[in-house]
Amino acid sequence: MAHLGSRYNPEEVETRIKRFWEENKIYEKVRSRKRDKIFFFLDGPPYPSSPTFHPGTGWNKVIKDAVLRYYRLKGYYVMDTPGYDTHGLPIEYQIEKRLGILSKKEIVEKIGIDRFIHMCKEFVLNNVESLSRGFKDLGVMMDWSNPYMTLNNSYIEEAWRLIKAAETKGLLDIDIRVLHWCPRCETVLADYEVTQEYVDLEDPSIYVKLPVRGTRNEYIVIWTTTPWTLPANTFVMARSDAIYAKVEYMGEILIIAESAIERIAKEIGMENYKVIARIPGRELEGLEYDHPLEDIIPLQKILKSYHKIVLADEYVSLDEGTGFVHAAPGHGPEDFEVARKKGFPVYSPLDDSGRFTEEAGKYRGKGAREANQEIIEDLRARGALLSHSKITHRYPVCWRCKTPLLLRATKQWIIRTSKLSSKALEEASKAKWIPRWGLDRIKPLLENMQDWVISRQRFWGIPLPIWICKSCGHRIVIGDLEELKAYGASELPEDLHRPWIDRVILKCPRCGGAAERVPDVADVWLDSGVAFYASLGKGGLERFKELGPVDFVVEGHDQTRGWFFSMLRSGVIVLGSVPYRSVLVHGFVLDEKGREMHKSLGNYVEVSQVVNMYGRDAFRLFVLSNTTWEDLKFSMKKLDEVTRDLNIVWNVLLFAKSYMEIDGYKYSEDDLEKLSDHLRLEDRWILSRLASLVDGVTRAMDEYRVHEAVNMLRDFLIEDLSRTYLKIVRRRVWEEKNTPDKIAVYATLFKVLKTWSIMASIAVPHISELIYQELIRSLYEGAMESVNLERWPDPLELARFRDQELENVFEKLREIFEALASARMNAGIKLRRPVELCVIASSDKGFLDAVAKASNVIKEMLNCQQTIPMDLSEAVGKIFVRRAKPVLSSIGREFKSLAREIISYIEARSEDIAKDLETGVIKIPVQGGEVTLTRDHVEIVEEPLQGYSVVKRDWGYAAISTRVSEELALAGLAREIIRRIQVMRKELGLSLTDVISVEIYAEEDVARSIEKVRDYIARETRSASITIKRSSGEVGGSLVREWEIDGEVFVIGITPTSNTAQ
RNA sequence: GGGCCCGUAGCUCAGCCUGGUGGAGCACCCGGCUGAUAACCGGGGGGUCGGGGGUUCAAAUCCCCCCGGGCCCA
Repeated sequence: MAHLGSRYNPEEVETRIKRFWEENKIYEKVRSRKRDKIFFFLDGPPYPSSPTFHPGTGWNKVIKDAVLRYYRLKGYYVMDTPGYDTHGLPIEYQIEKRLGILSKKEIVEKIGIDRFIHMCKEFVLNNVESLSRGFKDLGVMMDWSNPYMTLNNSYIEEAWRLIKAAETKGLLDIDIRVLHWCPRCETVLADYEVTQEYVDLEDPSIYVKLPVRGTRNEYIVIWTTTPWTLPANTFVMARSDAIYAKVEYMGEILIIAESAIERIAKEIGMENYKVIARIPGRELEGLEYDHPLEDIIPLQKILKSYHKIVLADEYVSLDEGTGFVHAAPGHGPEDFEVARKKGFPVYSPLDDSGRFTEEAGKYRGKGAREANQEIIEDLRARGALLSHSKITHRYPVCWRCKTPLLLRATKQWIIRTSKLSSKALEEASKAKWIPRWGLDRIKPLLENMQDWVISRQRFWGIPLPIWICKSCGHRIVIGDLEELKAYGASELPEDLHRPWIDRVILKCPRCGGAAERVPDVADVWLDSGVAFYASLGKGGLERFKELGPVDFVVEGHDQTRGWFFSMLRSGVIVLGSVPYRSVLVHGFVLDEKGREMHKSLGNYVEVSQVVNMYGRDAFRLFVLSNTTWEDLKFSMKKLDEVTRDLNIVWNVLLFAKSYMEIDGYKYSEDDLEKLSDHLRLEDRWILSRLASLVDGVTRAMDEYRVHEAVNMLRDFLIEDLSRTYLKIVRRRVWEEKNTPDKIAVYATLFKVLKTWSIMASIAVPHISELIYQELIRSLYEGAMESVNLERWPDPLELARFRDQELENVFEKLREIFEALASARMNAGIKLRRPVELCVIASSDKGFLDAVAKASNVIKEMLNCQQTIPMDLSEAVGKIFVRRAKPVLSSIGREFKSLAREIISYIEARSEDIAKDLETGVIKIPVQGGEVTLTRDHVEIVEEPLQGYSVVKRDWGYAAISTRVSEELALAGLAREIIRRIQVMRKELGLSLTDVISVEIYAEEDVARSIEKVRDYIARETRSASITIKRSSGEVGGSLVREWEIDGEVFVIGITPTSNTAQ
């Protein structure tokens, strides 16, 4: 591999690593390994309606990738076939737009179904290819060359088996259903397709008078916003438990619910009315009326005998309308249900394009909504219109073409899943839902599981495998191609889509007649719903029975009632059981303000843009860090932070690699064993932390708490390894000789990075592979070819490093460092200046113990010569004194004229008083008498003794000595100079091993000091010689610079003398 | 209208399951470090833990109600 650059450049690293994976066929090698355990993962297939994917889909795939990588490393054969959900209206619509087509008829007549299907397919396949490329680019390791697609013949065939299974179990049926219908797409839409799209629409709001049969001027009043449903009016619904009133108004008698009178009067401006009678709802049952438009609507002649009031309490609200509901069974699900119960007929005088049929008489050929105005006028002309106004309300529109929908009764194919409700509920509870509320969310849907309307009147979908005999009406449901042949299909089409499959004529086994396929295609939820077995190819159901259930699925929380539900439903139909074991849900990617990301809102961020700016690992780490099941707010700032962290990873690698390579270090498995006597406290600590990390990450991943695992990995590297461990050991590796002490650091660091890079490869595979290649593989013969071929670290194997007590010591140590650094800061002594003593005074044994154990580390980190742990009781008088400070207000108030004397007494004996007051009260002599002082009268203050800087913490005190001996001053000076020379070496671009010669000028007395530390400076800066010059002008070198240290001027010149790179 | 989720520092979020002195990063101010270095570290200020009630010796955490946002469904 090429050498590392000097800076973390994600693009460079990632493309290089990708090339490495490609060229060395790493994925193929991963797959071809012998494995005896299988991890059955199922990809929730995205919808390829665009060549690029939403960041949320990126997140989705990255979570999957992390889990799959984990199981591969754990030694499983991982089923990693990606999938695509390729059928359906949105794709048809895209093609229609492209072709400039406005209706279904045009597809059949102008384009031809075959050409249309070819175009859908081509469109999908292009997008699939582009999407796969994008996913792969993110480092998502799946079998991209071989995705499962719902458009494949084998997939279609497997999907047929579900319908066959429904038929076999007696669940398949054809029935009239009142469903939302798109008059433009000319197809039925399922409920869930409707709930997504509501818009504010303006509609008429009319009150209509229905003359009570056999009366001259009595009317039932109904209210509606859909005048177009009036031609199919069949009956009127009322509430048995409501009171209705006869209201006299303008010489007519109107019947409406009593409680609605005022509201309606106000709304339509009805004044001077009189209630002349009250009638309980139940007494209205059977009251007949005449349809005001019966003269112009032929259908009404048929319906005349049904025009009466029907009691239907559950469907009549008293909060809106009149307390009567006009019922058109062909245009309302509730109306339909009541009509069914009563045995009333169901009529929808609308054709597929939403136009009135012959049955609607004068409205024939008019679009339903377009006829509204004319209907209103006709009502008015007949004196049946009580009031007419406009209303703006939420109205459902087609989710792809935005055409307002109509409710229409049609015959549809259904699977009677309502019968499977309790089974589905029971089965859902058997899966593991992460988080648990996933189950709570799907439950209500299962408790009331509706029949499944599986037919759609479209083209681009799985054709329903149902053939009907033209002569005897016998129904043949086909489960696979063999069966198709068995029923006499002479020739099988190459492609099972429409229109080719439509041409297959079967022979009726009952009468020998010709059977034709029903023209419908399947609801797309059938496609993805059978993915658990259909994704396995031909014979998938049998294979699934061996392999299943699916171990793991993960999708966005919208899929709880989407894919998770549809798979469960299909599972229960086909197998009688839930098809998956563990279900993880993830959130949505929102924009920075928390709104949904949409191209139309202009807040959309392309993943490729993120990749260009920050890189793939950064994107991955960013999304994976977010709590998986919560929504993620996209944030450039967060990406900056993530990138900073990756930069630290890169720095750690650079550090380790540079030093280990300089020293020619090679790792072998038993290094840590052999060096165990040389492992220092910090080495043992980081190894213990590593063991804890492996344990924690493994547990988290086993429970699919991916973000926890990822954040643990991140914290470990940043906090423990980089900020703590490397900081402590830095000086140990500066040692030139290959001492066991230094090798111990290498062995430790190597072990840590090897283990970490393997684990981190599930989240940030590129930089992990970089570490693996650049460090692990280049310095260790036992390394694998790629980190992807490694094994997940075994928590048990690392358990020997676990030392909880030591980890506790380091926890304390962090606080100690912080406190001592603070003491330094207060005294204004910078870290470069050594101090003589670091004192920790505490009554907490843990702290004293930490100081005792980590004395060397503290000395190193805090640059002090000696550390002293001290029991708190000893500290008074050693590092600080406690003094009693008189509280003037309380003393003054209580002792008045004696105050002055008391105050001077306290001040004179402040230390003694502070001590004495610890245990109670004291009496002091004053003006021949005695007064009693308590804690109220004094404030106890701690004063550092001369020569100390002390800080207080809740566990005790930290102090540093501030006396500067000549020796300390010299050591400080040396480090100041060393620092400057190092900066200059760097400026000249010298390598670590280059040797230089140095010339220095300083004031005479300072110069004398430098002489004393000359050797030390030379050693630390790889200087062959250090010459002191008498004037600044004499200083020469490749680089000469003037410096100021503590107000003194220095001139330093350095010259490289040789290159002694080892 | 119902189910579920979320609400913690100016911003983004941990902590909540399993109650025990409220945390991190960013931003701001101050300081430090330096052969991992176009980096990095530390300190400081900054909080009615959405509001209210309850359980408890003790509530960000458990329970109830309300408010705001989201998802799904009516």
